[in-house]
Amino acid sequence: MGGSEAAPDRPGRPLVRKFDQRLNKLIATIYPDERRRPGYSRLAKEISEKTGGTISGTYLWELATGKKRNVTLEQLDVLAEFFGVPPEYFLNDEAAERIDAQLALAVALRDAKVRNLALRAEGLSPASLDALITMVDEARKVQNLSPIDDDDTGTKAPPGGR
Amino acid sequence: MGGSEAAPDRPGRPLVRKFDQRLNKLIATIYPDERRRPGYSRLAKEISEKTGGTISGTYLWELATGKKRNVTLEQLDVLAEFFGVPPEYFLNDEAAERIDAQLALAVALRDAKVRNLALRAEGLSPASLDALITMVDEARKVQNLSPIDDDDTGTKAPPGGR
DNA sequence: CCGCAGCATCCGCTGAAGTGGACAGTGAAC
DNA sequence: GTTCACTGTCCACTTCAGCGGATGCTGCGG
Repeated sequence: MGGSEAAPDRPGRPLVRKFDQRLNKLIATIYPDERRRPGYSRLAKEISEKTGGTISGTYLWELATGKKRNVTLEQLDVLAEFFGVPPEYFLNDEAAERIDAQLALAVALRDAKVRNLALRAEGLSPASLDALITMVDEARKVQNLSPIDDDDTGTKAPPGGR
Repeated sequence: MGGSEAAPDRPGRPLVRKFDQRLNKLIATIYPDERRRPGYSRLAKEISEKTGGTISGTYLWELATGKKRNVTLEQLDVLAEFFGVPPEYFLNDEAAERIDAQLALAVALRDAKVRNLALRAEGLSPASLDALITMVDEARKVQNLSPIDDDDTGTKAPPGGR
């Protein structure tokens, strides 16, 4: 694979220049596990279901790969709402970095709480654990996370702080 | 003729809802004198010349009157650059209010004599400044200028303002 | 082995973003 | 009065944001 990407011609205003990077970063932040990351079509469907707006898998791909960049405000709003960031994330560099930090922190906190939850769950009766598992699954649905099939394979989340 | 069009037609995402108001406010801020304000065509030409981007007078009118609202990022950038505001101005309410205050000050300071006055006023005692403010208000009355409600920085401006 | 399911990628189309030019109205200079 | 420069408003047109659907590929269960 001759890795050298063709010099990406980056015409247009500076605002639009980094759109693909931002979008990919958001996707990677929400789905840290690359194997379980849904494809663009599925992702588009989840976005539509959660936000009530419409977006197509094809268009998501075009945005993520940089083939299209000049989004309209309506789509920007849909994307921002789904990923849980203010729309300025896509516009301003400083805002993007700051929000990135918040996102990373939120993910880290989530992990810590998950560990905490696991510690506290130890010793509960199987019936109680089953009830909790059901509740967690419902919560995952609400937060548009991929459902966990059976038992966790033990793949730990990479602590690589990036 | 009797058809009173109050323009209650406001569909779409919340992001896009107030675009016309924001744009009109910006124009009114940059050109405070209504009589000397250039038309949309001329304004469009100035925008194109200053920012290097392209925008048409017709489109400006459509945006200002609310006939079109779903702008693309490229146009958003052009408008923001011309009016001297960050693009978030069109997206976020708080940012808009905050920037409005700065903008009014900047426009006031565009007048060299006003700037001079402000420089000289620095360091005066609050009592002296109050006296000067009263005098300026009286002068405004004499010259039939719209009165300034109150000038406090930091707190948000009263909503529903026009 | 074969289907099936999901993936990235592309192609062609619809509709809306965005433009150019025409029209009528207004106030100032003549 | 007429003319001019300018305006707001509209409409026909071009361009591209955005979408549906077809393609070939890979992995998985039968």
